[in-house]
Amino acid sequence: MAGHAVIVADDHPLFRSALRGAVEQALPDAQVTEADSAQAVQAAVRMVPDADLCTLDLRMPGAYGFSTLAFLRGNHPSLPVVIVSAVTDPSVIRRAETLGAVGYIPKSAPPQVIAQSIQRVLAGDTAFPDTGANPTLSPAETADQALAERIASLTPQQFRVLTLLADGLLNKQIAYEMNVTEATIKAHVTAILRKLKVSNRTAAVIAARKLDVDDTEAGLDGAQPQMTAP
DNA sequence: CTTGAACAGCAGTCCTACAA
DNA sequence: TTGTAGGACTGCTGTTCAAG
Repeated sequence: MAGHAVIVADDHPLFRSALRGAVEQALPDAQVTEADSAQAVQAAVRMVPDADLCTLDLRMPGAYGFSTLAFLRGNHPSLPVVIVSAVTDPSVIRRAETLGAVGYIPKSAPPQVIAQSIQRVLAGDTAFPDTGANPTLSPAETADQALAERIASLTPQQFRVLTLLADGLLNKQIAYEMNVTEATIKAHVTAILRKLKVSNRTAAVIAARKLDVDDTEAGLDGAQPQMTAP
């Protein structure tokens, strides 16, 4: 069997390198592709269309929380995505699970645990820290899912426009960033508004940011879920 | 799906004229 | 001098349609 292909997405070079090490520990034959932004993730997925796994940081340039996860679920449904984040709030972990991630690894987890989680996911299992039983979805989680489905329906170009829109860029600036004309951006924005079921760009930005993760949710204090080795 | 062009509507800015 | 109303202009946004 050929080696595994893994996409490691994290904007922090040091942690990306550590994560790469953990992946190579779990899969010595792995071919690792690194990405440091939401845009780079898109490029990586295009470059390695048959990747076996993607580890995804929630906070990267061009990414608003779970928006990249939602996009990947919609455009690359066969690619398993494991969220790797400093945020350890149980509600965030549950959101990741609800939105289609196959695993969630706190950055505080030791390399062996990260490696074991990766192996579990590649074996077809899931790898989430124990957050306690909570079988029913809250209304907020149901709304999250509906929003994620809409974002998942966006094309790659539309998703890119949405992320730049969320950064506060004007159509002209987005056009410059993407190397197309302003008219093209307008057409994309119209399509985005239609798919997200909103009436203007401000509402679209608000919608995109609903999938963001609040910094205060980073579990630096209080009870943290325990990542247990199988 | 992506891109571009044409068009209409809206909001903000600038300038001018006029009254208090 | 100051404040305000009105018009022209400009920039931005959003829609629609057509072509590749």
